Amino acid sequence: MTAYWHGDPADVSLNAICQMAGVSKPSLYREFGGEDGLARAALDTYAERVLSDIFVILGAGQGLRPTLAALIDFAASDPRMETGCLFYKMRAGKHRLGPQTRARVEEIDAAAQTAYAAFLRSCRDAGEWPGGQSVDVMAKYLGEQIALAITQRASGEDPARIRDMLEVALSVFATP
Amino acid sequence: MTAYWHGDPADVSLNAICQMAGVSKPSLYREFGGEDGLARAALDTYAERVLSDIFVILGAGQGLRPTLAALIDFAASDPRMETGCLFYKMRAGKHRLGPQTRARVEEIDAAAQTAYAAFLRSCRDAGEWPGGQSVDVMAKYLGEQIALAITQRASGEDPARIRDMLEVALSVFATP
DNA sequence: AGGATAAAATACCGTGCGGTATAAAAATGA
DNA sequence: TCATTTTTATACCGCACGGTATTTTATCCT
Repeated sequence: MTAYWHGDPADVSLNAICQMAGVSKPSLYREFGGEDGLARAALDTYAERVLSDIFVILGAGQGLRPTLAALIDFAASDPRMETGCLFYKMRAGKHRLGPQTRARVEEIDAAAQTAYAAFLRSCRDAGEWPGGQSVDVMAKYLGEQIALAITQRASGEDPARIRDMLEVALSVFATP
Repeated sequence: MTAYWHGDPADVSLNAICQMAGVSKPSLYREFGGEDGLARAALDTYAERVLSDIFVILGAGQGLRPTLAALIDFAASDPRMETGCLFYKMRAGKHRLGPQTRARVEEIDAAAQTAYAAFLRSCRDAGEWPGGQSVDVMAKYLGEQIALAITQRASGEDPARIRDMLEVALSVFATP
């Protein structure tokens, strides 16, 4: 998971992974069934250990401003996002993934979209957000802005600048 | 250029290009010197034929709203962007490029940043935009939103939805 | 202790890559 | 017209990949 996460999933070979992990290739093969199974397992672990934080933030019911602030903190300042997000990296190169991993990516993507939409819907119902655009469009917008910020961190952009841009992007949710 | 543009530059082999172009590999090699030279030449041609449109839009001096509208049209509706943008695709996989191509990507990136900043500066000086954030941050923000929209088109997203999101993103420039 | 068994490491296979040497074909000059 | 030169096409090289067969090592169980 760390190898795929820290580097580019498409550029990390099974040979390299075996060497890093101190494991023989047949062992890896019997455990995961091949590259697709390994990538899928890595993504599963990543979703459980890292992505869950985002779902927790969205579902905490803390209201619009604090939730957005927490999302901005996570994307722009969490040290774990210094090298980007494994999920977004895999999603960006979806066509290179095996069937299991691709299916999992799409599953997570749909779940994230649902969570963002549920969060926005609850804010609109609480009167914290006027909802100029449709909830679905704004949910996708919000998710893509987070993805953009984290992807920029992987490319070594200045975190302060990333935070500035993300705050601009999410200022459209501010109720004057 | 079309092969790199339509597909993923990292997934198009020289063999495939030779077959598509009806050209032998040694001929391609004597003409371009190798994969790096070919990619660089493709990017040069792309910049001249396609990216120039963006610089024209930015430099036309049409004012804030019409220029943003033209950028939105280009990113969300221009049929040439249906399969994404070769420049953004190369930039996303910069670490896989050869030295010449990578240098050209960085050169174009810097030029684009400069053009966006000059455009915003002229709008601020004309009083069309209050300029809450620094021009440099907003120039990068603007460029990344365009990049995001075009990248989403390459992944088959609904163009109408992309336009909606891009309009939301650029609404931060609107003067009430 | 020692033979059956399970696990691990090594060596290997086919494939496609970027890149090049060699052979065939076409163009040139007198 | 025919030898020389230049261009084109074919065949090939080394390499690294994902994946597997074979051999070596370690673990049981009595």
